[in-house]
Amino acid sequence: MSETAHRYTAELADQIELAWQDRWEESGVFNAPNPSGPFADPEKVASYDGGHMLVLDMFPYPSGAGLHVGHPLGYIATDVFSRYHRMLGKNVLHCLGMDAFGLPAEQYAVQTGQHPRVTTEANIVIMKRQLRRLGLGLDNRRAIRTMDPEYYRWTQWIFLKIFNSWYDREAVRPDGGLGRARPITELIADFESGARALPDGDERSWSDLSAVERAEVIDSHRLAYASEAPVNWAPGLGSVVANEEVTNDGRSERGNFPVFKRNLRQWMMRITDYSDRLADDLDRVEWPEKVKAMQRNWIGRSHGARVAFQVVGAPDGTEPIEVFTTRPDTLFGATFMVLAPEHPLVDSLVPQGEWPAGTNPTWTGGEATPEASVTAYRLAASRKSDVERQMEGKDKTGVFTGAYASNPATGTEIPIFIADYVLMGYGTGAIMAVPGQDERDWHFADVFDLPKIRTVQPTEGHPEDEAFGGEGPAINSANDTLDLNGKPIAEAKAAMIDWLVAQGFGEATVSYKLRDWLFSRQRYWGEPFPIVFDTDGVAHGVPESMLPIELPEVPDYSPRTFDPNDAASEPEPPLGRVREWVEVELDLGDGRGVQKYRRETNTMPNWAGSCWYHLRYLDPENHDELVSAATEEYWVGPRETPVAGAPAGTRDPGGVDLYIGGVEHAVLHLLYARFWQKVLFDLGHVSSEEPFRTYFSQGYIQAPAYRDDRGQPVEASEVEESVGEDGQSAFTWRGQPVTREFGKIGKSLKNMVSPDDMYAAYGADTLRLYEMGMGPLDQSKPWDTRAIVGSQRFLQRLWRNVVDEETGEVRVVDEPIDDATSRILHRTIDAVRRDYDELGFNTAIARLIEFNNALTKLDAVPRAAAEQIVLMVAPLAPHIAEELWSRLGHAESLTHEDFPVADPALLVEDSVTCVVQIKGKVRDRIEVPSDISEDELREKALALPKVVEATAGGVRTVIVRAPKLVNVVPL
RNA sequence: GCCGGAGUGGUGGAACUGGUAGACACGCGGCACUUAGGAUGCCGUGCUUCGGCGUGGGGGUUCGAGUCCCCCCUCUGGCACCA
Repeated sequence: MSETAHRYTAELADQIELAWQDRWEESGVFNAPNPSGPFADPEKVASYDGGHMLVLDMFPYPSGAGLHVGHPLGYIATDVFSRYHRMLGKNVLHCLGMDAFGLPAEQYAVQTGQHPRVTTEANIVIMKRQLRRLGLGLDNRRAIRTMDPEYYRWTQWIFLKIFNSWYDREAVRPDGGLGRARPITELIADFESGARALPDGDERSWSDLSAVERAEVIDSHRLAYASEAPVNWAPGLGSVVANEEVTNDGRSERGNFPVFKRNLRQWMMRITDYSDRLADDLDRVEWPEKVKAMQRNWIGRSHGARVAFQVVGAPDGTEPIEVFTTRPDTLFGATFMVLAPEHPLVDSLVPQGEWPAGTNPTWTGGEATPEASVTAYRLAASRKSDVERQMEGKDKTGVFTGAYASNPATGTEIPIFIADYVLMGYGTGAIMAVPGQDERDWHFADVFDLPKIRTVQPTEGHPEDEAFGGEGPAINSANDTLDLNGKPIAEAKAAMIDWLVAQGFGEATVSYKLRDWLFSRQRYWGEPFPIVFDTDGVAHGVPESMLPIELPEVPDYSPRTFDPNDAASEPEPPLGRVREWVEVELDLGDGRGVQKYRRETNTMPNWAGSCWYHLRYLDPENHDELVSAATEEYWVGPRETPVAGAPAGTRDPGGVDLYIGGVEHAVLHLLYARFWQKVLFDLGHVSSEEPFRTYFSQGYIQAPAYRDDRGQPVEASEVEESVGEDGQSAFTWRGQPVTREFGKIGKSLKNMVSPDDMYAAYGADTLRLYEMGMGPLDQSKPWDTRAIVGSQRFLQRLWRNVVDEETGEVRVVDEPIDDATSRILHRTIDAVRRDYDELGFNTAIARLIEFNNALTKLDAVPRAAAEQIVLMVAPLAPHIAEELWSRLGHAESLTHEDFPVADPALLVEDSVTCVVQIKGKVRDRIEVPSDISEDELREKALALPKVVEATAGGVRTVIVRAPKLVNVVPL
């Protein structure tokens, strides 16, 4: 240590890093100016010749456990990218807020009585320290927190906008498409003027309706509405949750409690009105295909037809049974129908009295009459939870209703069943069953001995006893007025739909899996709804002037929770206990004067705050608007050119230029945020149609975890590794052998690795470099603490190339860069730029190491070379780069220095190594001038002794790819 | 079951439109400097019976395949009775 007092050690890194972090903070060098408003600096904005860029991360929830080394991965990546683009002359905005509402703080509050705000603020302090130590170049003036009233005031404001609007399917959008949100006042005006008729053929005029009746009509159009509907109720959690938050084994994502379908009055968001736009606009953004696919899948748009089936023997005017099918071409093969047990038409279908003559005994469920059978089946089905339904797998159950319908294509009478494999929530809740082409229907037909008619010719070798879902010509599909036989599926579908329309039996239609978004939660720690109910139970939005509706203090933070399996329990939100807050007298400014109201006691889900935070970052000090129009348009307005890979003719939707976060939010946050953005766009509050024009999902860092012989995780930091005689690693914990696996970092696997430890042992720059060097950003990869030293060694060599370790003096020389080094330098610049552009940080680091190693081999490093590598390293390891830059004699931070530019003339080599292959195998190499002609190269290659030897019998062909390759093929 | 993604040295990973497989790093081995080194520097490191063989396995296209096509295996993500 004594002889190398100025070595780049962890201690020195610590000093340098803390010093530069202070300097950055004091100078506000990462503060990005706005064109107008509170952070306005129009001159500075105009001074950026490279334009502007908004780079964001999915913001963190401040957990009590602090960060682990997996968390910063995305933040480092966005920081490197941002710093690089600042050096390209752009006004880069990179900032990070806190997703401060959430369940953990509330659960802690329930246990300890400590206010969630206190817990959350304490956690934020810890997290901010850890993040600051990482050296992120953030605009800290914009570090918004969702729990602050000044923030959630605008969350509530957006809710009011959504509540006060409706989706007009006929309205024309600026892009010419149909359908957009409009203020609810315009709908009311239409009703008042009579321009719009009342629903359900009600012929009264608007003024004839009572206030409650009007509210009912209006509420049925609102984009946010309270309704009594089947929702996911988790008694153990004490709250309802959204469809997206239910795992596929029927449990709540939070807390893993059983979830039951219950009819409860809850707030919903009419996201289904946006199904098409949410699906279509995925083409306009640059996202991982995987995530787009997940969203498309979740929206679940399928094109098909509605077909009406008349019930046989029903009195005139009886409603037909409507089915949805994606395969109208198979209608000739529909041999029975199935309704969901809850289908509203079931009651009217079931005939009184005995089973029809000749009813197959297996269809009756063992009951004496259709009515008894249907009642019993429906009861059994209603008692089954989703989990139980799933456990039954594909075993088909059901009963005959006793009624028949007429197949419109064939006129055949087909039996109508109810069965729980048909879901009320999708399509029309009724299907035409086509066993020939549908596996599920085939199974059902097997169980109930129903006929099967193939209407598509199966491919050869297709098993006789299976449905055929593949492509083929139609068969058995003709009647007096329609002949589909021989047509391929697509053609047959179109022909059938035309026929159905002509005959009045049906029409083409589209069905979606997406359901409306359940938006209320029975929790304390969330945004209160800006909603009050009058004495008639009608919901009113409070005037904007009353915002924010602040979260009141409560004696008890917990919702009432129940036995997790008590499906019959009722939610009870904590806010309901604060009577003086709930019961208010207000003048809503609607002309009714002061009235008695009850406040909504549910709170908004955690997603609310994160649906729009990307907008608030832009203008966080604006107290008059969510974001000013000019500022919004400057940062996220549509760009001239669409994103890469967009279909021809696409208009850019605008949005965040780079958004990085975990793929676990693919159908939650990322879908909800898109929905809110589109509503705000429709209502004219933003110019961008998408929140995130480019989204990148980073992989996870997995850390080794160890289990003992009982399978219990043991503390990973206490495990010792030894290499056995067979060369394989063995692991022991307190003397006992344990097995290693790689998994998510956290408490449950006892494999926590804290960035604090890495700062102490190596410094932040080394940690940053290691995390960025591990591999492609989108891949998950294993953490290996002992490999970090490689990153440290690189920085030490870089340091040593500039600073004398013994004296601390700068040791670069003021001499020109020699030609060979210059060529390496420019090739490095070229490659590093390309890598940085594409988030290829791992390969950029490899190039920088190579160049640095080349400098190490020189007797002395020319100043210009040192400066160039320092600038190139700066985005990745900003502290050491700033320190070296300053020691090299620059007074200013390098934040806005120009990134090195490669000279194209220096990218081409004078001579290159040419590979000489014989029959495709490398046999020799020759140095040739890089501008060698094909003929000359061919001659040179053919003259080589090895080639002469191999071609003694003659030459068949010679492939020349000058200057790098010659392939000789002998006869 | 359906739809994606991925299989490259002991390890993490490189390889632009088909054209020198294994960049860079860890680990490992050797040497130097050292009282010592787990510091630093330098050298080596896919396997090999030294003919060759090598990018999960098998076939194909091509002068030439990690890269393109077909079949199969394994791992992994999402959806899951969605009509």
